[in-house]
Amino acid sequence: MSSAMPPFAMSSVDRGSIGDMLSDFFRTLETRDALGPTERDALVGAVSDVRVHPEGDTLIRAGQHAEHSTLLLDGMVARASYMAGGKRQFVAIHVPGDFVDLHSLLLRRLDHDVVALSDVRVALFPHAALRRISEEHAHLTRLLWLLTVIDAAIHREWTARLGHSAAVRMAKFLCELHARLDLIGGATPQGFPLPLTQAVMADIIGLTPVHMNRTLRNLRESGLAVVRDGLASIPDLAALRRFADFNPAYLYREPEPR
Amino acid sequence: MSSAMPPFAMSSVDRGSIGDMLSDFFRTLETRDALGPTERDALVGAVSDVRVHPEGDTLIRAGQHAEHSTLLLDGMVARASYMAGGKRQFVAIHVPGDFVDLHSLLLRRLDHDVVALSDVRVALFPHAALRRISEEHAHLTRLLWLLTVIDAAIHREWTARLGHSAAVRMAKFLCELHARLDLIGGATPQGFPLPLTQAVMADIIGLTPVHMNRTLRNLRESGLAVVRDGLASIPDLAALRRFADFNPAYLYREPEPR
DNA sequence: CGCCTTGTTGAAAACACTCAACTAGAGTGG
DNA sequence: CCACTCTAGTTGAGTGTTTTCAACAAGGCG
Repeated sequence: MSSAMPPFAMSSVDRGSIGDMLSDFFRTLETRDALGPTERDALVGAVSDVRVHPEGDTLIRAGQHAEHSTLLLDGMVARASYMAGGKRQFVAIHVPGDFVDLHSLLLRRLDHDVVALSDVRVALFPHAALRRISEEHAHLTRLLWLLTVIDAAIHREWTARLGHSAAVRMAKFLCELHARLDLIGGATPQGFPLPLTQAVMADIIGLTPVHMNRTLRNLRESGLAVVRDGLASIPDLAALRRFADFNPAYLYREPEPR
Repeated sequence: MSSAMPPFAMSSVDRGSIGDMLSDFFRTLETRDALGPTERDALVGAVSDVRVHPEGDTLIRAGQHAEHSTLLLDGMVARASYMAGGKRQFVAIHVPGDFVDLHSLLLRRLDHDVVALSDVRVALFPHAALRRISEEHAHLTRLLWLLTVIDAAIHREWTARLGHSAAVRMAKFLCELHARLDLIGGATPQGFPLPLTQAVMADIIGLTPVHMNRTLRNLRESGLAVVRDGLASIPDLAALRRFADFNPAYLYREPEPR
């Protein structure tokens, strides 16, 4: 998984195991609505490639014409917007089971980069295959559409975070990531892995690295959360959520007919 | 259009004029892809009601079960998120031709309020009718899907705005609104109507009203924009865009096959 | 070992917020 | 007609948060 290693294309013998690889994705979908076996097969059949990328790789560049959408299987990726002056702001962060750029099916070119925050493994869905799904599977299409509008709901929450202090913003982020990881079994009530540098977290929250450091100390000293050594420890989740005024409703984690 | 007047339900004789009322909406769609006559008819046929609301009305409340989606015909509405302490943050603002809550078709209940920033007229699309479109018109469904992902792209831009000074944030907002109004013929290179109080603009940008006032004075004195009496005057649009580092690519205003 | 990245802390400056006061105009009722 | 009230906008002064600039410690890795 070194930086020099080229993206690895799936061999045909792996086809049978794609369903396993998509388990987090299926869980993400079924959290929102039931998935039929035909729909499951259609999704498995739409995967063209599985690839790995090392931490730091830019998987997709803003403005590039997109021919496929990317599902995250393992690791973390972020979507990055670069401003005049080279400053970077992350506009989204993704965990396994998330479609990173399903919206590129409609947009054709993205308004942001996609970068690997850790070593990652992704599955590629060619737009031709997704368009076929949109022609033949109306309900599944609505489920995919749903994923993009939940993505937008998370964007809204990030926008609304703007009005709060650094500590509350960071607490909100920890609560959100905890809830999203919990959905795929990646968190316990006591915490979750968070293999990000303070500089990266600063670009997520919209702070300078220096102030992110002070904010983390602040959270640590108030006993709300300890972020250290690639781990977020949460002594009292309810207390953290109270402090962050966190309401997970915007993640739409309940099944409804769509 | 008084506050006491109940929402006005369309009489059947108005049916023929719905196509006219949707002209801004059709323009919004056709900016992104060609629309067939069958698709146009399907959209016209999906409208159940036309209603008016006075300024200040809350059209939709967060958490309410939604039975229809709302298209803005005239006026301006915003989507509002309320925080602990009663502080309000707008997470989106809409101009005629925008679907305000197309995403409620998938989400079923919204994570934000929708409030009228002026007297408004809206068209209602029952979810049953939209779901029928999603079963029978795959291409039109992708166009509607596209509208929601452009909405998300605007959310991302608002999130990325976070890292800038108050003056740049406001300048970015003015550039965006200018570009969006221009699409439906609602702006000239010299400016556009902006019937919002400074308090409302403060809730959009994420500032206190006092600081919004100073920021507007700042923009005025640097000759970049004069916001006054419900009007945004822009002496030199290119200069404002340079100052704001504004790139309208995220609005996806070019037609592409979808 | 030297070099790089990451994390940490201090001090000063910049930015935005709060509190407070005051103006101007629209609308109301005596 | 005028006083009253309300909202919107404006300005000043003081406070608090976040940034900037700078320096340094700890650890990984060539």
